Amino acid sequence: MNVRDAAARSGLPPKTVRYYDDIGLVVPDRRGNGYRDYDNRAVQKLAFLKRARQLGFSIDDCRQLLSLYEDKERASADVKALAETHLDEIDRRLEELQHLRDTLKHLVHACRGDERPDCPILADLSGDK
Amino acid sequence: MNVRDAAARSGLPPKTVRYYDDIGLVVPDRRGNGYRDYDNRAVQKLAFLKRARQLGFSIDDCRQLLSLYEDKERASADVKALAETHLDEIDRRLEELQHLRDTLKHLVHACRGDERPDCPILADLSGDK
DNA sequence: GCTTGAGATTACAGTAACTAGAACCTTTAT
DNA sequence: ATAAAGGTTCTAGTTACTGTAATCTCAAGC
Repeated sequence: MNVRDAAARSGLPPKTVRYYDDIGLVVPDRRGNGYRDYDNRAVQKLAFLKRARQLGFSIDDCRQLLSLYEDKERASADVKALAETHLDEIDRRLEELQHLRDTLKHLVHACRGDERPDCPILADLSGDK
Repeated sequence: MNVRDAAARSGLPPKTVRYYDDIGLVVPDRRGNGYRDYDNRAVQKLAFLKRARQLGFSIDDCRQLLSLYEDKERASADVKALAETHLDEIDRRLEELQHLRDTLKHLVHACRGDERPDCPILADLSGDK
């Protein structure tokens, strides 16, 4: 099937599907006219990638996951290790983001937001203690 | 003062300070030999940028904040609006990230992680319901 | 006065993961 | 026959820097 259909079925934009071909993630067959030709297996892989990317795995992670996915002999321990590393990373980002939000929320609440130029947000940003 | 000192005092890497000059965020004077020459005002602005970037404001946001910061007549309402928009954005990202973490955590727990190839993480990623 | 090393300059390339656009080719429908 | 739709490749743009290289300037030691 053509790239547009493969894209539609996998839920990815066609541009992205071509990109995944370019970087060697999912390389389809080519027809006589040079058109990409995706089979169901390839579409499955694309859908797999979509889910993995949504879960925040990097393209490099995806490359590993994909080879584990393809490898019938893979140990689930390998996959679990990859996911756990990723989970730690997410927890770290989550904490940072929460801290950031608290700080900003505090500042927004402290700011009157009227016409006068006095503004605790700018005061804080300027390093004023 | 030279770029290295300005960088040290603002807490930014010298590369970043030069970059902020390139994109016109903080443009220092130049000496006869072409060296950048930062005064205290410029260092203040750099420190301001460091804080704002840490709080997750984009460079474009920073450009606005900087002009509000410079503008003695600015209304604190403008700043507050910018910060509030940003806060909403952070809340959105926070929710996404939490959802993502829950999903992944669930998967990691469901995965035995032994030598057998059965792996719920891959099963989930493949769209298997 | 000369050399050496530190620190300054610029410009180019690379990062992550695409997205947009242009120029051109193939297929399908009228 | 032709026009629209959809395919191809290539280049450049995005964000916010970072790394590297070639070159230049400055201060210190011999």
